[in-house]
Amino acid sequence: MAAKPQDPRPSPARGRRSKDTATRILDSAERLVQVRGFNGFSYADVASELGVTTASLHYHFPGKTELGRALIERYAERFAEALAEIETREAEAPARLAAYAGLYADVLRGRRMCLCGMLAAEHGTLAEPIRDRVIAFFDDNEAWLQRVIDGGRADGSMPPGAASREAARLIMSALEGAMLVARPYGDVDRFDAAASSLLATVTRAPSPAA
Amino acid sequence: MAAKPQDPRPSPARGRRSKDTATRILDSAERLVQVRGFNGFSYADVASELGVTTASLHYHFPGKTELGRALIERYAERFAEALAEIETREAEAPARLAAYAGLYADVLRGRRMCLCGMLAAEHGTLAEPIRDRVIAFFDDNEAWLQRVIDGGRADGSMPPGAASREAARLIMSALEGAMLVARPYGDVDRFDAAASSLLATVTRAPSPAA
DNA sequence: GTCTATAGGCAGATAGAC
DNA sequence: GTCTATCTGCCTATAGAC
Repeated sequence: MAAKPQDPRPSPARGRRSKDTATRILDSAERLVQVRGFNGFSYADVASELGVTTASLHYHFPGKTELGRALIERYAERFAEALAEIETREAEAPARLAAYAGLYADVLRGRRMCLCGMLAAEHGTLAEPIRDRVIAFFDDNEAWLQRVIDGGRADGSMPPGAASREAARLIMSALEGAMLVARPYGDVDRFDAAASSLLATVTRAPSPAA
Repeated sequence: MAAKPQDPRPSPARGRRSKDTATRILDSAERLVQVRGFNGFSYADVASELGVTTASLHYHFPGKTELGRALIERYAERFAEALAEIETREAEAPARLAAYAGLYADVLRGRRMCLCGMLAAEHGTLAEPIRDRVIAFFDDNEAWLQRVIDGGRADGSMPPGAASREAARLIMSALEGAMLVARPYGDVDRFDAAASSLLATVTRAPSPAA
C-alpha cells in the first residue's frame, strides 16, 4: 500500500539485492525528516544523497505531501510491528513499558527525533493528510500503552492508580518530550534517566496517602 | 541588549504609544516561529503582517539568525521574570510547580508551542548561536525547578524522593512533550491532564516499597 | 527608518526525450 | 524509470534613493 503497484518486478530480481528506488527514497527522506524536519529538507537533498535527479523522485512520489504520507504510513507500520514484538517477548507490563521506552532510545541513538514528534512540532505547516496520520499514530500508541497498563493491573504486575488512559498519555508525551530535549544536548543518557524515573513513578505503588 | 542602541528616541515619544518596529517584528516573528517553526516562516510573512517591507526587517535584524537570537533572548528573559514572579506569589513548592505548568498551558492556549521546544525540534538546521541559547534556556529552567524541589523538600512541602536534578529534568521534558503532542489535537485539556498527573506523581510521597 | 528595485539562489514541480 | 531542461515562485539579502 506504500507507493506503487510495482508488482511487475524490476531488474534486481527482488531476491536480496539493493533496495528498489522507492524504498531508498523513503529511507533517505525519513532520516532527513527526523534530523532536520519536514520543512528542513528538500527533494534535492534526497536526490543528491541517492545520486539521482529530483525528477526521478517526482516519478515515485508526485509531491512532498505524498512522500510525507508514505513516510508516516511506513513508520507507523513498523512501529506497530515493534509493539507486537514486545508483547510476544515481554510478559509483564513493567518490562513492556521499559521496552517501549527502549524503542525511543534506539531512535535517539541514531541522532533522530521520533518522526511523528517532529511532524507534531511542524503541524502548523503540514497538509491535512499528514496531520491526520500523525494523530492516528499517537492514538495507536496511546491505545497500546493503555492496554498494557490495564493488563498489568489485571495480572498484578502493575499497581492500581489513576485512569490508565491518562497514564498512557503521560508516558507517551513524556517520552516524546524527553527525546525533544535530549537531542540538542546530544545526550542519550539524559533521555534514559528521564525515561526510567518516569517509569519508576508509573510502576511503583501509589502513596499511602492516596 | 535586545537589538539596537536606539537611545535617541524616535517619534512616538516613547511614552505608551504603539510599540517600536523592532518590538513589533519580534512579536510577529515569535508567534510565527511558535506556530510554524523557524524553517516554516519567512521575512516576507513578518513584513506582510506588519505592513512593511522585508528590507525594513533587514535593517533591524540583519539576518534570520540574528532575529532568532534576539527572539530567544527576549523569550528567556520574560520566562525568567515569570519564574521570579511565581516565587514571590507562591510560597510552597507544589504550588510553584503547578504555576510553572500553568505557564506552559498559557502558551498552548495561544495555539503556540514553547519557542525553545520548537527550536529544539529543528535544532539540526539551526545556526550555533541559536542552538546555544536553546540549551541555555533548558539549563535555566532545570536549575529553577531543581531549586524549587530542593526547597520544598527542605521545608517539608515536598516528599523526599529521587535526585532532584532528575526530577527537574523529567518535569520539564514531560511538559514540553505534553505541549508537543497536545497541539495537533488542538486540545489544551489533554495537556492539563498530563501536567496534573505528572505533578501528582512528583508531589506525592514515594511508595512504601521504596 | 523605510522604501523601490533587484540580485542570486533554491524550492517544488512538469514536459518530453531516452 | 531516469534523465535534461526548464518554469515559476519564493527565499534571504543588498544597494541606494528618499
